Amino acid sequence: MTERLIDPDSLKLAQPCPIRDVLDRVGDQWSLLVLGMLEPRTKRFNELMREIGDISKQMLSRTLKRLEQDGFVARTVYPEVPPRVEYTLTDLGRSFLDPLKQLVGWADVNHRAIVAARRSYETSAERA
Amino acid sequence: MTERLIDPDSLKLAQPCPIRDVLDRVGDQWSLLVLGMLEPRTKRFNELMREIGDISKQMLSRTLKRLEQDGFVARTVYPEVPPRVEYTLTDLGRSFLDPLKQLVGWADVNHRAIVAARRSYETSAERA
DNA sequence: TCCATAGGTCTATTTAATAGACCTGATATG
DNA sequence: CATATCAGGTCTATTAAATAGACCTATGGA
Repeated sequence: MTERLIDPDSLKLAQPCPIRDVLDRVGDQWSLLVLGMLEPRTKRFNELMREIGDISKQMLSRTLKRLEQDGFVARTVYPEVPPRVEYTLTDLGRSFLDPLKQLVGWADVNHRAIVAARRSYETSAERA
Repeated sequence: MTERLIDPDSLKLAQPCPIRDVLDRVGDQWSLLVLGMLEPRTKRFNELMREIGDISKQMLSRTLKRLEQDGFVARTVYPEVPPRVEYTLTDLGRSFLDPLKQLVGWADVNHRAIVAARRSYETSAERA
């Protein structure tokens, strides 16, 4: 345990790979899903909750906040009671749909192959 | 809390959206990164560890195992001592690189805009 | 009077990720 | 001969994150 003047990790964190930075954000449990949900039109908080079905309030709230921070989504509050809040894709968010669609298209085409691979792995694992 | 014959959630879990199924797998902290690392050539475990730098052994092990299960990656063990294990992209894994590259390209182009959005959000948050 | 509403936040519990010790067994070193 | 080293992991203990669900707000309606 020797002391050192500069911790190498601090450098890494100070200048992270831009691609990792972006992928870490959108590549979480829910972001891609929410962005997909917002494609057809502006939606409200509870509407997203219902459509996704198995996300917790807190996670939806956090996910939307991050997407807003990163400029993917715009949040509009109407000062009514009960409150009304609408979420819309920004131009940046909309431009992201293009690569996202490629990904979804790939997933759609290759899902069967993946399921097959899982089964094959399971059966071949009966070597234990 | 009434009893019911069928839990609706069980149906949801039994027949998940194929796209969510796939995206949940690749859309975790490390999978995309590992797939990217394997693009140029076959690599060994510790080689991946070193290149990624901030992944734990256990997570790399788990990530590789899932990628193998899902058919993205092939694992070859050479029965030597000390052991040698190589990881290679399968055809399926390689085909996934195409949409992944789109995503990486987008991230590369739009990273600046995202960083700018974060800063703008921070300053505008001085309304508290 | 008191309940319902939309969009959250707060807290307690469950789950996942990290760090790091430990294991293997053939070869190299002292 | 005893010991240290190598790669590729697994196991355990600690720390961080996700979930579930109570709670809050202020207004309009029963």
